[in-house]
Amino acid sequence: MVNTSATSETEARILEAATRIFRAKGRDGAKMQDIADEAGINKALLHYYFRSKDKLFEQVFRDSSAIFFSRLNEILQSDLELFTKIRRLCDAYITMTMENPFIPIFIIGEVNRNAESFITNIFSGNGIKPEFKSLEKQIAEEIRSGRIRPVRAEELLMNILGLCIFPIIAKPMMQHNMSLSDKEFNRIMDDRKKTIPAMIIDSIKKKNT
Amino acid sequence: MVNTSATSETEARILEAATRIFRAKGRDGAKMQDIADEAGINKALLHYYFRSKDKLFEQVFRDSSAIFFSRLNEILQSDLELFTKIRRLCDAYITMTMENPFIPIFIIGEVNRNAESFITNIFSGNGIKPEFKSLEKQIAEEIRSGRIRPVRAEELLMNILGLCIFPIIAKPMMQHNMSLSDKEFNRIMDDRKKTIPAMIIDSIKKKNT
DNA sequence: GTCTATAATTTGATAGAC
DNA sequence: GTCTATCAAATTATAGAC
Repeated sequence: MVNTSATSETEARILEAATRIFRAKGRDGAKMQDIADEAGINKALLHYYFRSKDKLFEQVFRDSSAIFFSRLNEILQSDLELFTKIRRLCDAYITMTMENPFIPIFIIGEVNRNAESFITNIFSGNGIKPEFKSLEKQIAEEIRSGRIRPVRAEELLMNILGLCIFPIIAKPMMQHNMSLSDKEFNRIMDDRKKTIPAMIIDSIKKKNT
Repeated sequence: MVNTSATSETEARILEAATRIFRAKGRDGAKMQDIADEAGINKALLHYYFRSKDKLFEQVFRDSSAIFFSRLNEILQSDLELFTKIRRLCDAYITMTMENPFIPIFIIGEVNRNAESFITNIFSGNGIKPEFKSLEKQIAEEIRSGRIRPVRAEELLMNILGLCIFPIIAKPMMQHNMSLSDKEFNRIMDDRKKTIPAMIIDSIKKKNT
């Protein structure tokens, strides 16, 4: 489930437990004892495998980021036709975030808490940074061909991410404010897999013939 | 700046300091000593004015939420024409979030960490809950008059909030991934005060004559 | 490798002088 | 009201047996 390049079975168990606890409680809220309990071992072993809480956290954070961005990169770098790519991105992001809402919440919170070091040390790692040069190029071609109106790749991605991810990470507020049951919320998000790409595509498509 | 109904000058200083520290580091990351230092006093005084860290946090959280939602309510409940209301909401949210990005980050993080109790105890308080019944009614009328296509008020609000707020709370990632300077990022967000409402209005306006 | 026991540190909270 | 000094509890980290 969770990405682990762990060698031993115990190490993998620890990483999975730590991931769940850190995602749920954040870096400071998570206690080593919680993680040990979740993994079914004792605290001493945590320190045996990972030197400190900081090291363990860094590993979990790096893995979580990698999962989240690698799927995005896969689609971004594919040679799908632009509109299809947009539909795939929306579907993938809604599905991924619904299944694991803590990942973006966690990343946003921690990155904002420690912007300089995290961004530099962790995101600059291997392949985590979304490569969206190919999307820029693709968009430039579609603009030249006259199929879509001039639009920045940055804006397009901001729109996709905001529309797909935000309602899910703000779900408790959304549900409370709008009096939505879990079932209703899920249905709305499922609808959005279609309505969001439709809205985005419509906003960039050339209207006149 | 920060909302305080504090009676004494010191109490106000503490609340402002606590707000800054809690917003920056979260509930668990913030230490009472940090807050005391920020306020230029000592820990004992914190306990003299507020019984415990929990009480202090609750006060700060409640105030932060109130600031953020009261402005939304103001616009939501106004009798502005629908499209104008949408433009105002987008402008207000981008401006507010740019000035104080920690508020939504903070709210999202803490609410998700403690959904049941916070939602119930704090949001159910006084006037914090966005009253969007009036928006629902307004939309229903516009649909009946045939000016816009059938659309759910929930979706409209999700779109506005996601498009306006998400890029800002994910700013460090956005800037890193898209290689944007502060100046470029600010210019893009300023543009979005116009492009977002245009996109949203276009998506709900009846196309045929 | 895994455990128990314990050290070392951090931190929320209080006592008591001024 | 504000401070210094200190306690008590929680929590990270390590020592050492098996």
